[in-house]
Parts: sequence; C-alpha cells; structure tokens
Amino acid sequence: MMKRIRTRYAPSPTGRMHVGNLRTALYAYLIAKHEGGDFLLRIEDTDQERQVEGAVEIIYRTLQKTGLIHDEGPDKDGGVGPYVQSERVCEGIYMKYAKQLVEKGEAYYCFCTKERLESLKQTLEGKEITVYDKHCLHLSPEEIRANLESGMPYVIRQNTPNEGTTTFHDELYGDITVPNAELDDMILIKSDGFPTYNFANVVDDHLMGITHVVRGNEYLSSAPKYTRLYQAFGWEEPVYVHCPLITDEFKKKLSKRSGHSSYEDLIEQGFLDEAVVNYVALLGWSPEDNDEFLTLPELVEKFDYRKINKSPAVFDMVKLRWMNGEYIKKMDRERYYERALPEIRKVVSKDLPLEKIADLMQSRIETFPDICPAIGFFEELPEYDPALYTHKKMKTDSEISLAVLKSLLPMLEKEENYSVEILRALLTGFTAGSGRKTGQVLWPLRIAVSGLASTPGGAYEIMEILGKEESLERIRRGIALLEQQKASE
RNA sequence: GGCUCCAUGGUCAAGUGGUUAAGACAUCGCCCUUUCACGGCGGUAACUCGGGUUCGAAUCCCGAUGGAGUCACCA
Repeated sequence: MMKRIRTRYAPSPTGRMHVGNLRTALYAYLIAKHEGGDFLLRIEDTDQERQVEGAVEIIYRTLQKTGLIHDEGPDKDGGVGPYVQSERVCEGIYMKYAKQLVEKGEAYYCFCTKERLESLKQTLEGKEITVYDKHCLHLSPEEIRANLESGMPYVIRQNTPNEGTTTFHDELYGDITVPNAELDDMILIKSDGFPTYNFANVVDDHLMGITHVVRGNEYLSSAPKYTRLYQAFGWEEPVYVHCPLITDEFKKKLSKRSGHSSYEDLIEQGFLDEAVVNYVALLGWSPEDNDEFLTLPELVEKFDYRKINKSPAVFDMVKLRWMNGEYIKKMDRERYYERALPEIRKVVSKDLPLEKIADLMQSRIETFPDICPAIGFFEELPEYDPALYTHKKMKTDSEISLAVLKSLLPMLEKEENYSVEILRALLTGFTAGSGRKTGQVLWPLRIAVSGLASTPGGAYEIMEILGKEESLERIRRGIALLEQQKASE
C-alpha cells in the first residue's frame, strides 16, 4: 500500500508570485492531485526584513484564481499546524530540533561577529563567496557556556565533515553525489532566534508528513545539505522532484529581482488565468497525446512527473500571447464582455453599441489591451491620406472611389435600417447593377467610414456600429476629400 | 574560480538502438476574404563537436565545448 502523497507549496511572503514559483506550485499540486493526495500551503516568513505587507493575501488570491486549492494551510487546519513558520518559531519548534543536533554533535554554536565573517569573504569572478572556517566548532564547552551566559549573540551551524561525499536521489536527475568539503556549515538558527529557510524547510517537511518535495532546480546544489540534516536526525528523506528552471530570453533564471513579470502582472496585462496556467504547465512537460490545450482537471488527470523535462525552458511571451488569444476566442460572451468592455470604454466615449465592437474584436486580439489601438476610429474619424483610396488589387483609385461614393450616397441616405444584413443586400445589389467589382465598391466605402487601410471588420460591420448619421457624415467627408484632391491636380 | 546540472529547429517539445527525426509558437508563401483577423494548405528550419560500444546511435559510454544554477544570519 502506497503512502498517501502529500506535497506543499511553501512561499515566502515577499510580494507577487512570479511564473517560476507558480509553475512549481502547479507541479506540486498536480503531483498530489494526480494520486488523490494532499496539497498544503505553508508560509515561510522566517526573514523578518523581507516581509511585505499584503503578500500573504496575494498568495491566497493567486492560488484561488489559478485553482490551486490547498487542502491544508494557515486557514485550513489539518492537524500538523501551525502552517506559518513565524508561529512555529513561537512554539519553539526549530530551537528544540536545533539543540537536538547540537547534542548529537551535528551542529554547533557560533559566536563569530559580522566583521570576522567579512574577513572570510573572497571574490571570484565578481561574485562574493564566504566559506566558514569552522572556527567556533573548536570552542571548549566552558567557552560556549560562558558566551551563552554572558548573552553573546550566536547562531547555530550545521556541522558538515570535510571528508567524504553525500549522495541524494532526485526523481528526475537520479543520484547526485557531492563532496562534503563543498558543503558549507550553513546556519540553522539565526542570531534573532529564527531558523533559516534551509533548516525550517527540512523540519517542517518532516513534521508535516510531506512525501514529495517539489522545488526549483536552483535548490539542487543545496539539496545534499538537507540530506545530511535528515540523516543527522535519523529521518526518512522525502522524494525529491527538482523542476527545471524557467528562464528569460537570455536563458537567465526568471526572478522578481530582475523585474520579470509576476503572475499578477500578466493578469494586469490582459492575460487569462487559465491561459497562464496552461502555458506554464507546458514549460517542462508535455502530455502524451500532444494536445496543448488543457484545463486544470485535465492536467491533474494527465500529469506525470516522471516525464518532466530536465533542461531549462525559455519563457516565450509570444507563445503565451498566442495561447491567450485562443482562450479569448473560446470565451463565452458574458465573460468576454466583462473583460473587453472596460477596454473599449477607455477609447470610445460616444454612444455606440459597445457589444458589437467587442464581438468584432474577439477573434482579433491576443490580450485585452490589444483592443484599444484598433478601435479609435469608431470614436473619431482619423485624418487620412486620399491615396488610401487607390488600391491596385481592388482595382480601384480615387476617381472610381469618388464615383462610387457619390452614387452610393443617395441610396444610403434613403435607407433607415443600418444592419449588416440590410447593408449587405443593398450593397451587393448596387454592385451587381453598377457592373463594378465588389472590391471597387467596398474598398472605398470602408476607407471613407474608417479612414484606415485595415480595420477590424468590413464596411458593413463598421457602418452598423457607427449608425446612419455618422456613416453618411464620413462618406460625405470622403467625397469632399476626393473632390478637393481632384481640384488640386 | 570550486561544485552540480543541462544539451533535438529561433522558442516549447516528441523521441529511451533501426523513424522520410512528430507536433505547437514564430517566420515565409499560397488560398479564402471588401481590408485586418479567423480559417485552410504548403515551405524554410534541429539531433553542439570528437572519440568509442554496436551490424546499426539523436538515443548507451568517455572526453571536449557551450549554457545554466549555486557557493548569505535570502528564500
């Protein structure tokens, strides 16, 4: 009987969630849910200085919107709480376990000052590197007791031997062996009494019964330190799944600090939750049947972490945009209007049928803000060059255009119903009777009512939206423009 | 620089010893169309290199090269 799978997402509340984190959360969720397991949320707020107001709310909101619903967390007690590390600090959990390690000789008190640590620093290729020299490991028990009693600030460090190697197993990468000499004596408990991420993570994953640790590839090189911790405690190690990195176009790790978009930024830029989740799921994994469009339940069903790619993936905004466009096309009316109408209102203040403008745009946009630059001509006819009336392929020029518009005008003045159907019937009838090509009629007409070489929709749709009065006004202006041009020749 | 990981078109990504090396995005061309978009059809484009193992290697091994990650009282 297999143990019930438990995974967790353990963010630190430092702001918005960037897509790398989102993908890690998603994979953790999928791994658990694929097997009917539990997905927990744990807040890792052990860094007092990096706390950001409201960041926890962002985490809740993001998980909610993306559908990654946790089974246990600060707001849903599953019996292994608290689920916020600062609260666990208050319960003395980490200190208790750290002292256990000190007693076993697996960790030790360190009283080194910032200045001394600074002197250990060396620079390699512009990067600052500090390797602790185990100075305090050699303190006598008396010295340690005296230091503690005098209230001297201290940290607790892991004691890693300088000889031998440590091996851990990752589901994707296999066995990875690292020389122990490479493993720094990392700090377990900071001088403010809080644990470091490294320590709290191991303790909590164990205490919360996490079976599969899902995290980013950037933790691969510190993983052996965690293994040593598990061994020091005598605890069973979880299954590790290190997800490949998501990078920018220069193949650098995506990070908040370099100003890469967060999930919330993307939503603000007009992307849909489902599209972002869908796209991000495909960065490092693909379904067997090759169908790229997957809902969250479908992902749960099809996801197999053994098939996650090992190499990093470039975040391709162009493909995300395409996928978002596909999602927009498939949106039902109501939901689409909800997002599209506010965009349209940014540009159109006149009393026009906004839903019709929205309908016109649905198959033409990839993100919602794409709407704005395309519909300005509805609000106001732009100044345009009469040369637009000349189009070789349409077999039309300013002379033909002028003639067509002039003969169209009285007919259109008589018509009251400016619906697409009626206009089409009217115009096709005219075209047939005039002996002209369709393009020779509709091209000039569309230019006149839009002033643009390319528009969403054709002349019928535009005129329906503009209505009779405005359409006629624009046609008259077109005629005037063409006559003016003719006169100046 | 040490350590570790990675290596199929510009990008994502199938492929686990024998394939004409899938598919998607992008790109280019054609068709459809009153323009644009949608849609349809088609094209260009890849196994980093060098050694092995094997009848046979994108696939296994070694090396080189390249890229990335990491080396905090941050997570």
